[in-house]
Amino acid sequence: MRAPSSTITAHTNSTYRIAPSRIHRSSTSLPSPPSTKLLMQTHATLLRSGEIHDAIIAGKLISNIANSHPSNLPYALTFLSHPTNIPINAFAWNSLIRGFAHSASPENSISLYRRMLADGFFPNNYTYPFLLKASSYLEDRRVGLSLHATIIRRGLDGMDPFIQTSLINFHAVLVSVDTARQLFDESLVRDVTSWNALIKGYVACGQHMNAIYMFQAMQDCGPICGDEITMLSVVSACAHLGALEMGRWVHSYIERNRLVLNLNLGTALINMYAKCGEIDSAKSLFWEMQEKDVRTWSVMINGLAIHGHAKESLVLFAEMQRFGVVPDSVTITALLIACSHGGMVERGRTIFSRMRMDYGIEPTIEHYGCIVGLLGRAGKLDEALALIRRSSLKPDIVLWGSLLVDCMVHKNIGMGEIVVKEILKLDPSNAGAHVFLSNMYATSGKWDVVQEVRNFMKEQMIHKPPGSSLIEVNGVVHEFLSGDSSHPQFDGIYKMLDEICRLVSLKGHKPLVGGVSFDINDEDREVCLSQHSEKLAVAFGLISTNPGSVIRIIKNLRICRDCHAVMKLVSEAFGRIIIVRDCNRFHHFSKGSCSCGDYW
DNA sequence: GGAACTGTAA
Repeated sequence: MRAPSSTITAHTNSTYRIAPSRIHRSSTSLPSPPSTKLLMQTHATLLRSGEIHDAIIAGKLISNIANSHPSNLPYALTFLSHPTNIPINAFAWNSLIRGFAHSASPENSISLYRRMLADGFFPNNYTYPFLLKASSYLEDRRVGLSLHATIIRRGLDGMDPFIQTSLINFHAVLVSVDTARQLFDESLVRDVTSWNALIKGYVACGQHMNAIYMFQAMQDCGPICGDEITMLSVVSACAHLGALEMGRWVHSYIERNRLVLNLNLGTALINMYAKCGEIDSAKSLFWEMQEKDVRTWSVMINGLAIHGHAKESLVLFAEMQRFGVVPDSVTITALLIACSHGGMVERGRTIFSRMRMDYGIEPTIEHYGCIVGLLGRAGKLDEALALIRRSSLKPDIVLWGSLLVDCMVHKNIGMGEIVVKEILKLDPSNAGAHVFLSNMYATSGKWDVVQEVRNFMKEQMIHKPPGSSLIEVNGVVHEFLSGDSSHPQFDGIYKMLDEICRLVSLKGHKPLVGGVSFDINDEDREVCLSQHSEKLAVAFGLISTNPGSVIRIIKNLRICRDCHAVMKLVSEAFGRIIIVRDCNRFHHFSKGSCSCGDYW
């Protein structure tokens, strides 16, 4: 079990409420950047008046052009080779570097920096944040590391909060979040942006719990208060963790601190509610939002999809188009997920085959992942394999892995072997491929081959990542691993687990041991099965929450057949709604049945 | 003149 040593108490008594008066209406009231035409007119006027030869005036013009829109960058660059000797100062160089740092070709910022040095200009404390920003988008982290070395050599590290935050961000993105943390700890000045850079860094590398801890530490340190950008990261962390109580608390924090529920934050909150199983809260917030962009719609369409509301998801997509919002690649992914979980094979096929024609969106590996999942789940394995073979994209491990799971579910050993070979070509020590190989042989009773695979894995030290389930009780997130006995309430949990086994067996449940291969006899295999992480989590939920309350579990893998059957029976026997989010979708168990209709 | 900014396959 991993639980916060100290936790943010979720204010479970505060009701979930939206304050419409504080919902951000629109960004149209913001002044729009000067148009290209206007910039050109100003340029012409300054040329005529001769004021263009004033370095400060020229610098302002270059800055306005370079930062108006990325498409104006070539125009801004013409000033560097202008025949009329327009003076260029450090401010103008910085503006150009800044413009490219936020463009699709950030490497140009670095070229400009080199040119700036060659022309005898010294970068100042404004230059480095832009350069570090550009470096964080490059593949080669040596560029940013070399800049960091220059910053140290010039004695600028730890002196300027902007440089420090940029360094934290660069390290979090391209080096490691640990070095980012070190830089943060060493900073003499911390402001909300440096906290934000670090919190975002933890979210970006998947250390969501650490992101929450940092947010908590930020409050403990005072007097700095989180702003809208802090909340984006914190809400995103809650969504990943499935930490609903924490997410609700954060929502109320946003309201208490009168933060603006703007487009981005609203979208993040909708996503959080959907990913935490509260699809109705997600829906109400979605319709409350005055301004919605393609992300807001996609988040909602995806939310409905993972809850198995396929038809509603497609209806919302139609609605989105009526509102004139143009779908993007992620929207199409969400639609395919909806079809996949709703078993709408034909509709999914059509969307996939027409996406280029209908929406001008080129299929990516993610779309292939969805369609292979859709076909595989429906047992159309040959079609899925043919599709992968026909694709011009190079299939990755995720794509093959998805097909492999379906080969196992549909007991297609022949194709499973083909797929395993493909996976092992990409990653010879892939744990999943070895485990599935072993499982496939176990299913067909080839125990000598099972032993061979097992020995090989032992020799090569190949371990399958353990199943993990998270459950949040009173604002504390508890993690259970398969066969875990480290929880302080171990005794109570295992007593409850025995009780569950007794009750489900009275209902006629027979353990579905097909997915367990590493244990020789059936009894051991049943024990292994009975200690799957989601069963430990549900047992803990039953003993630590009020009778009748909803139990929410987040599982890192796909829920197994046996756990699925047991959850249905537990929901009936204990009169509980159990909501399990596995790595694919939500399962709402109630009164002995599941919202997925046993199709997942 | 500057740093931090939400959603996708398994």
